[in-house]
Amino acid sequence: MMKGYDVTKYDRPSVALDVLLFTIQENQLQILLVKRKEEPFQGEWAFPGGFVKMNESLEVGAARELREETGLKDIYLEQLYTFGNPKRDPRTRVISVAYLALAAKTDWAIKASTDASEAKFWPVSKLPKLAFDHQEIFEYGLSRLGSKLNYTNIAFGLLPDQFTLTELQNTYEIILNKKLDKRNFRKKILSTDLLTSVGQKSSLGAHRPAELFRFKKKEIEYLN
Amino acid sequence: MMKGYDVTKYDRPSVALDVLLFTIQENQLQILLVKRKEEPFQGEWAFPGGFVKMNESLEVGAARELREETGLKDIYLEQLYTFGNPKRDPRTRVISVAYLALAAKTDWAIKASTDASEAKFWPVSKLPKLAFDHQEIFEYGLSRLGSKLNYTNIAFGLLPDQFTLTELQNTYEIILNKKLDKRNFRKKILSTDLLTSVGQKSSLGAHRPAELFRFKKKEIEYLN
DNA sequence: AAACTAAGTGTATAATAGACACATGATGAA
DNA sequence: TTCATCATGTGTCTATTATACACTTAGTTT
Repeated sequence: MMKGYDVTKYDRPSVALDVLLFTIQENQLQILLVKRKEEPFQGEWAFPGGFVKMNESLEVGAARELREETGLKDIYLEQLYTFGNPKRDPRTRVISVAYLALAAKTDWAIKASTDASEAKFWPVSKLPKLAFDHQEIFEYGLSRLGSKLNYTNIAFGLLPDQFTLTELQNTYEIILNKKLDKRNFRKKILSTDLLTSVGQKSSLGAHRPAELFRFKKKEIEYLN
Repeated sequence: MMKGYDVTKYDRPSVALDVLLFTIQENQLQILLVKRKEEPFQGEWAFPGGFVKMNESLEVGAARELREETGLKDIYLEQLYTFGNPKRDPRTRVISVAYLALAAKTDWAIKASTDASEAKFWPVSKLPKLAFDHQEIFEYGLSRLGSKLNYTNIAFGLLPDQFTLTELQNTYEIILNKKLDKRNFRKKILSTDLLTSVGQKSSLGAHRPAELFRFKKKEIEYLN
């Protein structure tokens, strides 16, 4: 590769970063979209993102874009896929490296109000028409999230520090879009050794309080 | 994203494509490397690749690079990951989209001789020092290949059109780097419904001839 | 004290994974 | 033609994992 070309001599594409920030609110899986102020696709919804800077890595750039857009930091980010269809941006050649990000509801509460007309969460079941090829990117991201639930601890990114097993099960049910058996779910999740118990939780209704758990590690781990 | 910037105003990184072409030869997993003729890393070994053209998609570009380097076409290609550390190329900012490619030994026989001093297959267990961050890219690709064996039909990319179950098992053993039980392997692979029988094979030694099989589909399929 | 509600718990069955050894059918040599 | 050779091809038993399924518990509220 790169047999001594002067790399500056050739046309170069632009490289963008797009971030798919998923969260769970109101018992629904939601994703952050921003309304575009400019052409192309003015007035349409798109993922937050922007161009990569010359001196930052892709992951740092994705984190920066997300922070600029939402104020969120220290959240889970992973590279999803790179979309490079030459016509995906009508202006010029733009290659987009998409990132998957996850936030707990409580993280987001900090910022949810400030910029509401420009950026908001949308339930994934009711998305508006998306700009560029973002519909395709969305579908890829949703599918990745669903499969990673099954063989990693990725759910830690969507839950607060402490949570009940029922809340964890709800997270799985919402993303996988199907009901799970309570006893089997508990047996399986506890057998993974990903969780550790903390104390008791009361409030939250006229019923028996639930035990609180926490993920032992908040970095991604693969089962088996 | 892209709030009406004039995208041509900003510095842009270069975007390269690198292709990890795996094959099996002499009972070993091998990977294609080319010797660099120019700086940087002159004389060192690297993956075949080059810069993406303005009017081709990433996958088409990766296929083109591979064809230019080896003459191979119509082989399995999948995007692996995008490597974007700002210092990964000492000349300038180069973001590399890495692709995983697989070829059967017979495919390669066509070309193996022509350019031998510049491009050759290396057993993955005995790689030379690699240029750029290609060691890291290699490790990522090898790991991806191993895990995809377990939940897809990706082995079709490494085998000729027809093959025996023993040859298929050898492929798995070489990549996973462990022995598998013959009866269990056959039971499992036949239960997937990925294969179909064709006829009988003789030759190849003084022993009972083996049944030949073929993958029903030569596009990637996921189990379950 | 009684009604309400989500939390919490066990067992039986089915499906899957893993360990393990010998007969078969060609080839080739005597 | 017979016999030795050698990779092919095959079945069962056991352990593990996945799935289906219903009642008691411990707080809160009235």
